[in-house]
Amino acid sequence: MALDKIDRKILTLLQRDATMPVAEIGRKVGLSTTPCWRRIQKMEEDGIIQRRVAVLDPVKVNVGVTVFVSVKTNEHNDSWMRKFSGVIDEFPEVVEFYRMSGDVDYLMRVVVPDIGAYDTFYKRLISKINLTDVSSAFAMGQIKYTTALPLDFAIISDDDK
Amino acid sequence: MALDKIDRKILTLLQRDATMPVAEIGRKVGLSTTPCWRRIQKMEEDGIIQRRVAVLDPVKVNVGVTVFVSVKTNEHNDSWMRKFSGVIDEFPEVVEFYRMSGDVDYLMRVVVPDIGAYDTFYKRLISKINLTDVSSAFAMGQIKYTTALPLDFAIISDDDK
DNA sequence: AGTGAAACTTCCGCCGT
DNA sequence: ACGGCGGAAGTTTCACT
Repeated sequence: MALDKIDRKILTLLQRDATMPVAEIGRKVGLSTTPCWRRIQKMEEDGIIQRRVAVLDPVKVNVGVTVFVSVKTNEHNDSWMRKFSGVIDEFPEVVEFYRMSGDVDYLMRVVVPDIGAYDTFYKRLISKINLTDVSSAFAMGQIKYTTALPLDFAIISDDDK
Repeated sequence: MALDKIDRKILTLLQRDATMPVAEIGRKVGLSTTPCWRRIQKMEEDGIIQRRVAVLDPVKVNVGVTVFVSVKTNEHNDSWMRKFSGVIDEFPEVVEFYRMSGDVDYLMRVVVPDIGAYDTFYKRLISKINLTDVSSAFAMGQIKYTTALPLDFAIISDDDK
């Protein structure tokens, strides 16, 4: 699963624009079409490339407001977590969900059109599962958002300087 | 910029899998290739579809740890924000960055391999810009992450039931 | 592992409804 | 706006170095 310099270049390009033809990617990384195609294929099989998706403009689809919701709970067992997780899966407004260390137990990012819609979401959420301590923090604006992960930390194959 | 039922179906499919051929999308939404292709084209021109990207597995590219970094500041002017924003842009580890309301002024999501790498990031960050009050919260696990935005709130065209 | 080209699939503009 | 057709372009396999 080690990636060499060329693999990382390919991934950098695909993280920016997944519509780029394999031939052009090959040209940019100094490879002809076939080996470049095989590398991409392999990274898909290995699950390094999970999927290719369309990224939409949040404002234009009317979910310009992000709310971070922190949850504290007394239920620290695995089955409760799974139940919670199942409930969250039913809410497409929740786009990210993390189990945290520290004083907050769970953190989620919720996208909605406005404060009113958030209130509706909140009521629907607490009706589905009992949550003791919930606090919401509203984002006034998204300054940076990228799906591109940094590749500087990826395991580098030995024979690659 | 109003979207009808078919447009929303198309977007749902493309948010899941952007490699799906236009002919197949058309079939699924009850349209032939050409009009379906034209709708997608239009939504790209309108900027509703921003881009198509490859989504990578964070663990497999060695950035399995997410840290949420909260920043409070005394500098509440626009030029300072722009400077901060410029600094953040230089850090690929910061994948999301929000201006917040409430007691925290800024919130960012940072992805790194481990705590040690976060410490390195943190030192590099504070060396670039003076930050008074910074606090970090570590995620123990990502339970849900999707790039797909909910389309239930999108503006619906009048002649669409 | 790399190249080149052939076979197949998909895209995308043109024209008609 | 929707649909069909056809050339252009991209993808994927194959034979060879």
